[in-house]
Amino acid sequence: MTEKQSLEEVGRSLHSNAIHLLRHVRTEDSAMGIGPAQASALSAVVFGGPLTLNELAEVEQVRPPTMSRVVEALVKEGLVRRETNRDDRRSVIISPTDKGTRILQEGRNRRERRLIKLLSKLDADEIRCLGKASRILSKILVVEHS
Amino acid sequence: MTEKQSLEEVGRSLHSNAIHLLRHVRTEDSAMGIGPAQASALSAVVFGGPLTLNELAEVEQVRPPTMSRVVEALVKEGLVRRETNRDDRRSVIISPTDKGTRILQEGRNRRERRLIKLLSKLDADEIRCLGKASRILSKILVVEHS
DNA sequence: GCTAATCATTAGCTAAGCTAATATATATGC
DNA sequence: GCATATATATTAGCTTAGCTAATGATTAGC
Repeated sequence: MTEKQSLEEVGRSLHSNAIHLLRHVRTEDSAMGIGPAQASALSAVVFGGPLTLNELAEVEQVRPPTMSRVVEALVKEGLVRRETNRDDRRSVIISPTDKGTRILQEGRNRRERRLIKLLSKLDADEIRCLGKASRILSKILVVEHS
Repeated sequence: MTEKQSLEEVGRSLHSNAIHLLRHVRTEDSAMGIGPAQASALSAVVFGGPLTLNELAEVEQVRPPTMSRVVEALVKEGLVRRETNRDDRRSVIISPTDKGTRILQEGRNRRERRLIKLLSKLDADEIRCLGKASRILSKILVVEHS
C-alpha cells in the first residue's frame, strides 16, 4: 500500500490527477450559462474581493484587453459591477453583484457535489489521507501570491 | 496536524488545489508553441493511443466539428497523422507523429519540473503523504472509463 | 505645467467552442 | 439487391476568448 515513490513520480501523478479531477467536475459548468473565462473571472472577484481590471487580468493570466471584454460581458449579464476608482480615476474596480455571487456559488456547489460523489466511494482512512494531503498542497499552492 | 475534516471540506479543498496546481504549471505551456486545445488533443493521442475523431472529441469533451478543426491544425503542423480506417472507411484514425510525441513530452516535462520545484519545498513525510493520496485519487479518477 | 508613464478600451486578428447542413460510407429492411 | 436509414467526418457560419497595436484619459515626475 505504501510503496516508495520518487519526487518525480509524485509530481507526475499529482499533475495527472489534477487534470482528470477538473475534467470530471467541469461537466457541470454548462448549467451556469456562462463561458469558462467568464466563470473563472467571476470566481476571482467573488472569492478574491473587488479588484481592478489589471489585477483581475493578472490573476486570471490574461492580457488586459481580453479581461476588458470578459468583464463587459459579465456586466451586460448583471453578474459584476464596474465602477471607476475614486482614488485613481484611470482604474476601474470590478465587484460581484448579488446575482453574480449566487450564480457562481451554485456552480461551485454543483462541481463540489460532483466531486464528493466520487469521493464517497472511499473509506474514512482514505478520506483522511486526502484531507491531509490537501492541507499540504494548500501550503505551497494557494499562498503563492508573493 | 491531523484535524478532522468532513467529506465536503476535503472535496472543496481538493477542487481548489487542483485549480491552483494547473494554473501554476500552465505558465510553461507557451513554450510549446500550440494552443491549449491542440496541446490537450495531442496529449490524448500520445498517451491514449490512436483514436478516431469521434472518440477523440468525446475524450476531449468537445463536439466533432470542433475536434475536426483542431486536428486539421495539428496535421498542418506535422504533429499528428490522419488516416482513413480500413475497417470502416467513414472514420479516420488520428495518431501522433514522432515530432508530435516529442513536442508533447517536452511540454509535459516542463510542467512536471515546475510542479516538482514546488514540491521540493516539502519534507519526505509530506511527499510520502502526497504520493499515497495521489494513488487513492487515481483509483477513482483516471479509471472512470466505464 | 509639460512630459512621461499608467490604466483601460477599441480595433483587428487567430484559436476554439457551438449548431445546422452536407458528403460519403455502412447497416438495415424488405 | 436495392432503397432507406444511420453513422462519421467535414464545411459553413456564428460566438467566445485569446493576442498585439493603437488610442483616450488620468496621474506622476521634474
